Amino acid sequence: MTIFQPVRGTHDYLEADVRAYQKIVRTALHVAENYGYQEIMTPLFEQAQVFSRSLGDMSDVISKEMYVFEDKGGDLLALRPEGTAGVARAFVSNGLTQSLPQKFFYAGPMFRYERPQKGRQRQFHQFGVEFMGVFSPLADAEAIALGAHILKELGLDKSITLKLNTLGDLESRTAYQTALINYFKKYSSDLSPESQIRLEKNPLRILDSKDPGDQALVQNAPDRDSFLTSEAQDFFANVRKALESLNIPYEIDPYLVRGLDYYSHTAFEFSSSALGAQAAVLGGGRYNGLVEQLGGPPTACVGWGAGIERMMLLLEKCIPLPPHVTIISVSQEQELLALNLAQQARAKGLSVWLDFQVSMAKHMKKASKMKTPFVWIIGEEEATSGTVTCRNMQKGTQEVLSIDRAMAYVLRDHK
RNA sequence: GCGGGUGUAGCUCAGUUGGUUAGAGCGCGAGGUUGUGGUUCUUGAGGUCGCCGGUUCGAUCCCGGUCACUCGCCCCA
Repeated sequence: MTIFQPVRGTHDYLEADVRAYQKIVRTALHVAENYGYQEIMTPLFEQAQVFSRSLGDMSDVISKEMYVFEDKGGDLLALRPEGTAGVARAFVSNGLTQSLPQKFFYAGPMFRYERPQKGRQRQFHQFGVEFMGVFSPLADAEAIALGAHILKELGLDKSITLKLNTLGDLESRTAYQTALINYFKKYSSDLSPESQIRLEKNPLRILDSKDPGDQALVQNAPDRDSFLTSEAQDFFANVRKALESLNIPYEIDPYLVRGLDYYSHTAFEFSSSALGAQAAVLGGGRYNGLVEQLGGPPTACVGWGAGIERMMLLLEKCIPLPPHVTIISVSQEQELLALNLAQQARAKGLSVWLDFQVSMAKHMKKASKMKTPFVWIIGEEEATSGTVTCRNMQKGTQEVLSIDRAMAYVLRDHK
């Protein structure tokens, strides 16, 4: 028989992985709810156009990395490569544009056909938020504060820094882009091959090139600030002021650029030095044009997405909670009794481990390995007298107790 | 999509300058007198040395390809 391997870039998540995953998503949802966000679930696949129209045909995510397929009805569909486009589509489809503002939280798998690496998979998981319908620098600041809050709640804030930039409004951005093209065209033969392509596709991207030759040219490139309209400058200044009043530390990175077309104004990224090349953990910005691209009214939005696997790499191992009590029956005759007793205890809110193995020593071994604090042993004598032998595993002591007293004994220890 | 590294037991890794039965630690199973774990002792199971092909009398080891992981580029969370 052939033994199948998982598809390249996909992984099975075993117990410790799932615990870490759930801890991250639950924490994120809990904090987001405190900020008024509601969870939304959108399909894992959409019309391919939902993504190509919103992210831009030229972006690598669309042109190279998207899983696109034709379904049996002949529709061109795509597995979602990110979360924002689907949420924005749902926002329009469901007529929510009539009741603004809206705050959405989402979490789930995303798919990108990329070469796998540490912190990069073909099926990976993100959670994110979208704050739709408000054009205020305070909304940007609140969204960033939410991201920082979640990272802090997970204990990840020490290894992570926040980088901030503005792309300006559309007017600023186009003017700046033109200036960059004019500047870099003069040196196009000195640019790295990648950046020569960027000059055509996305000139802003040359700014964060890692090539030393490119970086030297970037030093003397036109300055972003002089192309910002006064509105864009004010907006950014107010984002910064709000962050400062919230005591959220950040550093300005004029070369921080977002790859997806829908961004304008604020761009930000929380990144960790502990992750190698895939340093970005949580990133996003403002995207005032996207909803319109998807057929809705012009709607101001800000949001971000976060890579769950990258957080899992930073999170220390999550230890499972042991059950409160393990019940062991001495022989098969007491097993049914043990099952009923377990149900009684569970009804009182205790977690109970029960397995149906043959040897008692094996049961004990399992109990001590799980670090169960208490074991109840039921043999013939206990069964007839309605008692259990209650063993305290840490102390190594045990006594025969009535079922009620044994229950109370364990409950007292846990409350 | 491009370049470098790695691939031996469930896990972490030794090893063979190409030669007969491939090792350790952890983990797992059994036992140390029939109702008691965490320590210890004894013992057992488990590997087509990633896969396919080539060179060779002979390959886990050399060569080629392939797959996976990993590091960097690209891109991005």
